Amino acid sequence: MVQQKSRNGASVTLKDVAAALGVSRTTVSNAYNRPDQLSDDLRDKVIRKAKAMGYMGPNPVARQLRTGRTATIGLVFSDGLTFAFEDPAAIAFLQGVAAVCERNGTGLTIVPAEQESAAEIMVRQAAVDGYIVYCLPRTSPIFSRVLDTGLPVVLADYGDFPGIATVGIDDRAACREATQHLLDLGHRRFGVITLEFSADGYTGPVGMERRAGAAFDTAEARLRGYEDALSRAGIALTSDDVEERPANSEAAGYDAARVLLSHTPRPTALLCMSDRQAVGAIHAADNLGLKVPDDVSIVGFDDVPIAAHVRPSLTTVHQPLAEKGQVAADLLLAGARPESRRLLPTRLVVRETTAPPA
Amino acid sequence: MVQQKSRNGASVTLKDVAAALGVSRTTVSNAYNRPDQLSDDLRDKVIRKAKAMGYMGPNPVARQLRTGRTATIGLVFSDGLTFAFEDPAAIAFLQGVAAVCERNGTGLTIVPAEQESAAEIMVRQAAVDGYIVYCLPRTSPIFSRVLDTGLPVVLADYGDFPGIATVGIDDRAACREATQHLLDLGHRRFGVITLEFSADGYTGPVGMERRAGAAFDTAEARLRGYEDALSRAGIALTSDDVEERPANSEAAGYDAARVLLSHTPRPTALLCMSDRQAVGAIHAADNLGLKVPDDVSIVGFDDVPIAAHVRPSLTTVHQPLAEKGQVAADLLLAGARPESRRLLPTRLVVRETTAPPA
DNA sequence: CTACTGTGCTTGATCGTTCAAGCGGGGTCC
DNA sequence: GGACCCCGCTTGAACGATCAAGCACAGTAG
Repeated sequence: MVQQKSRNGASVTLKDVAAALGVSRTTVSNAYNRPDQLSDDLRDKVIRKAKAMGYMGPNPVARQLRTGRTATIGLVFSDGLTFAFEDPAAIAFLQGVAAVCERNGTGLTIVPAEQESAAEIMVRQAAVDGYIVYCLPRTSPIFSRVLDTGLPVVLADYGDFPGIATVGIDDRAACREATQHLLDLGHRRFGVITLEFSADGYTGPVGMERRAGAAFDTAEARLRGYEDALSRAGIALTSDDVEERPANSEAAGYDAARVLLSHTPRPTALLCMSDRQAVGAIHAADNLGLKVPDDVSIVGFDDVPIAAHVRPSLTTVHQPLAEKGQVAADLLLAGARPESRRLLPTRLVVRETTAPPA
Repeated sequence: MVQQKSRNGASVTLKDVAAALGVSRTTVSNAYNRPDQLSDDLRDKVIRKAKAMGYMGPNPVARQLRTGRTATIGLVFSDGLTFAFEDPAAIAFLQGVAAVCERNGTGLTIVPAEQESAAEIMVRQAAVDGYIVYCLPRTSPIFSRVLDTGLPVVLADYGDFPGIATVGIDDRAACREATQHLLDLGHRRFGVITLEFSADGYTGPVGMERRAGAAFDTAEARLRGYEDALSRAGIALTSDDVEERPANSEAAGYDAARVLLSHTPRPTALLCMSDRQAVGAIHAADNLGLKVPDDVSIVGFDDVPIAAHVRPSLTTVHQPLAEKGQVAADLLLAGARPESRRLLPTRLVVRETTAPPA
């Protein structure tokens, strides 16, 4: 009952228990870790005595030092933990990672990368066996800090990254397919709402110079996918047709949609890089007195739960978010061999927000 | 560039760097941790040499062992990480905890308590300086395991727990206020949708025997709050008036509301223990052809973002979720003195789902 | 010239485990 | 009866850092 651990500095250790019983430390250690190595009687006696003395089992840190394994992985999250946790896509990913960790008896340490200085320190001081990096801009110093640790790393949602294990989806192909769907319906005038290309809070149209130095691979890959399909149909996007918003939120989508839908001639279809933005776009259309999908078709990305719930329900690109987290964790636990790169399947889910133009 | 760490077991240590430079280990250590203790020249030389040798800085585990601090706290999450991460209330809490950790340079290790066996192991092996326990049933073995570690612990959303630091809200008073609001509007027939009393998946009406062994304090406290106000108005709830659902989800609320609203005489007001359940209840009413709030008034709990967004917008009890996480983390970092118990303020937010009965 | 202070670095011990090797004794095999 | 093995336990040495004490040397003071 009485616990001495980290009270007054006089914590009970394995050695104390061993001494009290007149056995060796290894025996006490084995009582916990290798029950088959000693007789049942002795084991019972050890455990009982340990409990009585307030010994709480082998100190994890000491074990970690000796064995060289922490049985814990680190998850480095995009800048803005606050945002990450409101982003259903990020949460689904986290869920997937956590599920694997739990199944595997592995701990999960979260490294929020909101303040870069804090994050750099944390990466230095975190006791983990490897890292999963999610949605961190390539330009972030934390990125190189993580690589510098020399620990196994898995990148999620990065394009190709030579020499590092990655998991992701074929963003470009997925967006090509979504765009083709709209083309097939007969659309010819498009607007695009994008996620951020770089973590600088930029808001506005996206031109070539903006795209050149992209720190987030997904935005660029998806935009290319849209363009692939459009250019095959002989349609070109100008920078004014593409509105970037730094936040993955309904408000951002709402705002961007209002800009795009005020152009003349008005686009008949909006391509959005996230469902939340798409939902915002639906509201914007509504607010402008435009019917979805009759006046304007809208396509999202992710297929988070809200996509099916919103009215009208959202046509979107489904991606296996939780599975992405699972695969990332699995790859890492398997050692994150640099040549491992997994592309997960996506599929277009056609619902109510797309229809032929009026 | 070449990293030796945890490759082929031949990792570069502080000692190696010291030897290569002909200085002592302490000097190398100081180069990283106490730059003012050595001349700038030497420091530069050390750091440069370390880098060249592939030394990545002091090993966190060894430091933790020596210093006795891990600079990491553990967060034990309700059974079902999967559920926890879809629960906006839980996420807001997590956000608050994470924010404090980041500000403080403290790591955050998540211990999902879905599979009890796995969680028990994780608690044993996790290297943390203390625990925050959120929404774990009192009856869970993990609960006692956490207390057994002898580390500082803060409980969130537990009633009074003698000898342990706690943070929470006055659930009972909050629910009293919510109920009084409905009474003031003139309601006399009530239905209640509750969160789980025990983690056994029970679904159905809540009688005395069910309440007696409650493992979750919040459900019982809130139900008492409802009853406080009702009994003062001379109204008694029967067990059929109270529907328990194990999940905090819209589906659960929908389902429970359908049961309650099919009673005769039909209740004119539903009290829900979460906003998500309340939103489900709105849909159920809708589906039964009942107008909210004209035919039935609905009150939620939490005031998560969706409460303001749903149509009609939800009257609910606001509780400071993120702040609860912050306070929990602050208390823990301050040592979790057993006598610390913080009650955060709640307030009733009246929106569109409550009105006088028809 | 002695005494004291401070700077910059080193030494030896220590944190609490686990691991590889070893050892006594009883059993088995031939 | 000797060789061998296995069981149950012990011993000594890591794991990679930090810390308290100490030491050499220089500067300053009286």
